[in-house]
Amino acid sequence: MLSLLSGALGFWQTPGMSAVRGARERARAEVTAAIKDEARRQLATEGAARLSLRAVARELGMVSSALYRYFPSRDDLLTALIVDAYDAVGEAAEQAAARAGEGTDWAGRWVEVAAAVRVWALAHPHEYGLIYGSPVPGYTAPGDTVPPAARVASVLIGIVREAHRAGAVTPPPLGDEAAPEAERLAGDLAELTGDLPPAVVAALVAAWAQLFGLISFELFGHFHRVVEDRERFFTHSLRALARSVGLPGGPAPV
Amino acid sequence: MLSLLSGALGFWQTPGMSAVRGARERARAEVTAAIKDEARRQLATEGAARLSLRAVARELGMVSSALYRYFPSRDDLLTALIVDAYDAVGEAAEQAAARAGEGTDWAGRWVEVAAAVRVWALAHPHEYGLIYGSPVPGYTAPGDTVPPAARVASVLIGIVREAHRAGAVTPPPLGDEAAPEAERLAGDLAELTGDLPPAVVAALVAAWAQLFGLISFELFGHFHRVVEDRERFFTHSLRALARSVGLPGGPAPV
DNA sequence: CGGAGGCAAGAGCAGTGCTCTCTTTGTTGA
DNA sequence: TCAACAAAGAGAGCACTGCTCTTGCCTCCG
Repeated sequence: MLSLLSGALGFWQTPGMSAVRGARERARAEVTAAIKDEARRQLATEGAARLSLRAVARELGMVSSALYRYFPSRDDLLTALIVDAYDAVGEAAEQAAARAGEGTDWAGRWVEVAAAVRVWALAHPHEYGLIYGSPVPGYTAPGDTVPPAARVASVLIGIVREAHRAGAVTPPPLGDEAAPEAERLAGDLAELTGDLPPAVVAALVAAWAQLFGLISFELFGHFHRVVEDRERFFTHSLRALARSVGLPGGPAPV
Repeated sequence: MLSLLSGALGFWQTPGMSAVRGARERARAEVTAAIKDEARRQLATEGAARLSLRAVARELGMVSSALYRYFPSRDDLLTALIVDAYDAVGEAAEQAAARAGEGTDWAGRWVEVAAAVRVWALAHPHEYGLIYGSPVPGYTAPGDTVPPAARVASVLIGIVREAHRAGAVTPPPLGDEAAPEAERLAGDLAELTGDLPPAVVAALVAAWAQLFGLISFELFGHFHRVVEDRERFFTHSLRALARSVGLPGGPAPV
């Protein structure tokens, strides 16, 4: 079994973890990582519903009951994978934002971040389904999924804030009906959105949901025999979405 | 068992079915309907992953193996439920469209149809998840889910076509990059979209996906502690979506 | 160095989807 | 009308699942 675990050496998912104390804790961390790795592998090939604790244990050369020393239930293992998935997609978004640099083509950067999320989703369909598909059976998202879940949104908001600071954002129209909720939204999310106008915040939240609507439709097969050039369609739709939150940018800049 | 089935009497899900021929066929139709009803009940309370053939059979007072005379596998039963769900949400949309009448407030009618879809989804969360959430395990959507799946889109498109016929649609901007795919889309969907300009068709497809992005986010809990007045937020977002496809309408008409 | 606790192993329970065989029962053609 | 046929239910059984409990080993810490 140790040979199976060797690949997971040094895989600490909680970076803030204290220094290695004993061989025991070290072994525990390695086994935990190995379980998650194998579970992720099965998740990728079989899907969440067919993820089997016994199969994971079997593959790792241990007995199924031993696995319960590390994860109290199958749902807890799934939750760990969910948190990891949120982190992975969040990191993909952050890296894309870093790659996109700091120019004034905010819409372009926005689209690039979204495209990175889409690429990650296409590469990890089952993990994507785990976090943005239907929630698993009896499961209710525990609190620890909230911070990593906000990472993608955070990146997108950051770009709009930058554009706003440069005075380049034109707030979308906001009716009297929707104004109160938009104000509330802007207030509650102030930590993320700063001084963005309520109309922009409301449009951002909608765009955030709509982004994942586009990705989900593509990934879950609803675009089958409808949209063919999906990448181009996605890029186009996201440019429109960027415009909807008030970012400047013609339909197809060079 | 017959007492359990009595409630399903006259429940023919295929209206074009030929006249009742024999007691045997009649019984078969009733049992099939009873199985689907009970399965739907369990789906609503337990979720798709916990839908159990044995439990359905138990509840109906029959032995599990007998159920295989009606549905060759669990997945087939699920598929039947999926088709029914598509039909149900499609009918909800169509009824909303009929209720909305034929005025010139196309954006208002559009929003009302979308709101009906949302209401249906909130009332049938697990059925919604079945069709717009992550696809079930090994399952690939069979061809017979396509026509019912198009009903919602059909209604939304119909409203835009009506507005277009009245000359009230201003096509959204369309970049050179996206133009070819938009042309292709408009060509392939010509049967549904008629003579709508490619830019409108592309925006429509995106709006279609984005609508379900909004509903999914609300239903799957991503708006938890983010959006509070979800109905108002939804209405506002959908009005913006209507504008994005070219329907006329200020942000908040009286 | 010896107790305590982390850990693996194994058996076992209740449940699952699905298959097979056997019997009953409605339908239908000669 | 009655026998042949086929549809349908019953029951046993297989391989699998998540999960619990008990039993020992073995490492770490005082």
